[in-house]
Amino acid sequence: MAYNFEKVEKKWKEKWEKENPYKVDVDKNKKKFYCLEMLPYPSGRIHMGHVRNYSIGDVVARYLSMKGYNVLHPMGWDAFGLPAENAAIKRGDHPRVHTVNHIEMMRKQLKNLGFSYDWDREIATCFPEYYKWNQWFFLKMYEKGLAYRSKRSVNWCPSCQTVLANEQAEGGKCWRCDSEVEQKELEQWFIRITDYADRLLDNLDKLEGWPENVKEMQRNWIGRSEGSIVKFRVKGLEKDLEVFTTRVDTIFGCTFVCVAPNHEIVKEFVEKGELSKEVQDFVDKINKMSREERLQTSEKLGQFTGFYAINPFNKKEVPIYLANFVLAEYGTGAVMSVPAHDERDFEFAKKYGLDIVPVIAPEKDFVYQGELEKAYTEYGYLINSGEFTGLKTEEAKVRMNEWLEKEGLGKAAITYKLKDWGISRQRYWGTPIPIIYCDKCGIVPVPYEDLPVELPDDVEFKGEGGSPLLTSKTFLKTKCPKCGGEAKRETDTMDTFIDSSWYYFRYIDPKNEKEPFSKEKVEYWSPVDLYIGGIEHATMHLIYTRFFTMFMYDLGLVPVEEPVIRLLTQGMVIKDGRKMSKSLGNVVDPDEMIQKYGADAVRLFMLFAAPPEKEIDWQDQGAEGALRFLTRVWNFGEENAEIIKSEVDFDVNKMSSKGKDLIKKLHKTIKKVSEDIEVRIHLNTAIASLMELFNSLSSFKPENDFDKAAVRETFSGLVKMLTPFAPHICSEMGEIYGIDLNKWPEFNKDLAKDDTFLLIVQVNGKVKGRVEVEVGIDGEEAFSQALKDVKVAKALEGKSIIKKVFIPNRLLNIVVK
RNA sequence: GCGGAAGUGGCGGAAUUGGCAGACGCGCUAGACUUAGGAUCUAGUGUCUUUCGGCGUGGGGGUUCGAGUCCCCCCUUCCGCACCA
Repeated sequence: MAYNFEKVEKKWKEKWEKENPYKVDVDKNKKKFYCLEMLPYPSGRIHMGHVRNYSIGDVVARYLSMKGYNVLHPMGWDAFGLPAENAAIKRGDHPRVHTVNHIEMMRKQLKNLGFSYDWDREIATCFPEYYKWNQWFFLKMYEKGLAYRSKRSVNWCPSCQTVLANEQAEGGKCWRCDSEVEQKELEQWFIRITDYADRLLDNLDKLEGWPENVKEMQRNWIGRSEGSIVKFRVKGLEKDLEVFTTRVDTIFGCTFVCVAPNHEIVKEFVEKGELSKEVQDFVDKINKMSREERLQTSEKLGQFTGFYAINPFNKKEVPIYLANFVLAEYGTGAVMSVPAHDERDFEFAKKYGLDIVPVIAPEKDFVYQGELEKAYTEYGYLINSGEFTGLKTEEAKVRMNEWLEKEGLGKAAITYKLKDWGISRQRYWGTPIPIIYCDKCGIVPVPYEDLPVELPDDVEFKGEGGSPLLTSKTFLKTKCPKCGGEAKRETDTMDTFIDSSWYYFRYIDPKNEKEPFSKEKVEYWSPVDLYIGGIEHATMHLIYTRFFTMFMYDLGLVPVEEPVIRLLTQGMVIKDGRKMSKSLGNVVDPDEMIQKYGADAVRLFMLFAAPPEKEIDWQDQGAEGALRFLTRVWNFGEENAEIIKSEVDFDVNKMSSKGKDLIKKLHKTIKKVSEDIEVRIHLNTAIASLMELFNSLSSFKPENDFDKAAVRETFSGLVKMLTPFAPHICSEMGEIYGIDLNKWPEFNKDLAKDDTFLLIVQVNGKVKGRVEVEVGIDGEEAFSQALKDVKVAKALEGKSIIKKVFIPNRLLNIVVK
């Protein structure tokens, strides 16, 4: 009977649905392995990227459980987020109903692919049983002083009277009404992740199982920079302007100071200055540009403020400029400009006719002649620098920092690009921040015993007038937990990155009502041994999640500081050389592929086409090829059923030499496939070796009765090894031929051993012949064997041998003249 | 500009430690079976050359008995960061 993938896959899908055979529990007698894949957002449909991500994880999980590990392999839903709320605004569905429907559809799709999840552990972050613990962690952070309120500007639509997410404000226009988006300052909640910046950075060196590019991206993101903060007195304002610099050694060459147009002090320049109008116009001009526009403008734009600052080192008065290239959010938002030794300052000075004073020289007695043609940015020796003249850059920095500290005019300082994590979202579909505002008591955290603060249902989704939570009669008004008086709830909800920062700990104990997870279970299962997901999460998610784990570690909740031992970032699935997108019309639908080729073939090709880290250009023909391979294995079983089921003793010594070779190939393949899955996670080469093994098997003809055992063993080994890749067809064959798929075939070193090998014979480094010789022969013997090869003999004719290079069990190179 | 990764047949890719370049698959060619083939099976498939034999892993140089692999220079592509003081 021809292989009918539809029927076979349906049968096993139903069986697994009924039995949940991948259910696991703590078992201290077994070695654990935690295999985790990034949880999907319930968009309603899975895409090929999910198929790839989860197929990789499934192979590793199934392989290791066959190897006897206790494998935790869970799945869940990153279920909060903006799209559900947008749908509510557009179509009036409640986000919960919308999300739950989507989850239903996608769960079905995942089950169609036959992934070995323990579905009893499924979580969805949008249910109070889960987000209660987000609130719990928030309160813990608040207690530790890690959560605080501060102002930050948000995108604001003046017509809808509401806050917009960046993706709702693309191109500076409101997504609903097309109005011009404004920036507005709002009080919001922040998490002091910068307290952990050094730890997040330093630990990266310990993450040996993480790809270098991800670690490098995180280093850039954290952006640690060592330097100095220097106070410049502002004349006429009776206050200090702090600048951050990494080159304090150049400070004697500072000829002006630049501040960001949105720096706090600018207000005072406008109020008290003579150039108010010019300054205000410049600020307006810069503010009109979006952040992207600002960053793309490479032209230096500046405006003199009319004010002067005093350089604390040489007491020189230098003009203060507003400059478009100075960012308020980095360092102190103000810089000392040394045009002689900084390219940007040089360009700026040239444009606005400011002084250029060199203070660093490449050599000790170097004298600058004439005008500088470009900035000298290298380290060197200080010149024209008062008491510091003659010092080298490195030493000058140290001494000048000491001087600053002594004089109270500054200090050595470290800045980061990493900013505190703003978690407030003015949205409904997220975790309510558990805070109450009382007129008498101020900010009061919701007591732990009152958690969860649940999302109310009596809300309206209008898309205007602020968060839908403001429209709820039951939510907003409450009693102050401290004084019992009238109070209001916080209506901001949390960034969804909070949800995904600790979810893998919740999988460990998903139904716990008393605590986020039990300590005992976490001690057994954590950390995550393998985490698989897209590179797009290299910074945000993977930094937040590392931070959360450190925080939980500090609270004594988890035994590890770092959550993930090994990280695998899989490549994208593209089509026709381009990213799949609706507008290009090149989207490949997983369901359609499964219908055409079956889940097993889709999975197999997905893993075969390229190593996991690389991109895959999806080809239907490739899936067809995978199905062809599976069908050939199936047909081989049917054609050789009698041999496969025969009970001949397994005795290699009685097999024909070809039979022995087949067994040898089997054991070499076991070793190769095991290593490819476990060590390298190069599943494409694992599959290639399985295909090779099958090619050997299908061309083998038993020469005696004992050879039948070779066929039987090889076939059952092949089916076992293929199971993690194509579980449906293998389960069916396992049942038909009585193959135990719960066990990975055991590698036998003796059976894999060669007694002869193919000696490569080179003459002057070029391959001239190949001779089959016994393993372990020495160089002289190899040489005499090599001479038997006609081509080799010919190549040596009339030449004198200079030397012979012999690599045991591999190669002989004869060097001649 | 800075940092990272990569460049191998018509295509996806393999070569894990410096030792047979092109495993495995797709595609293609020929043949078999067939009423038929976009099914299946068999054989072939880097390139030049009639053969012998050359040449060949982006280009150029080097180290070595031997280089896809190591070193230097250059080119190209992709990714990340990017006026970060």
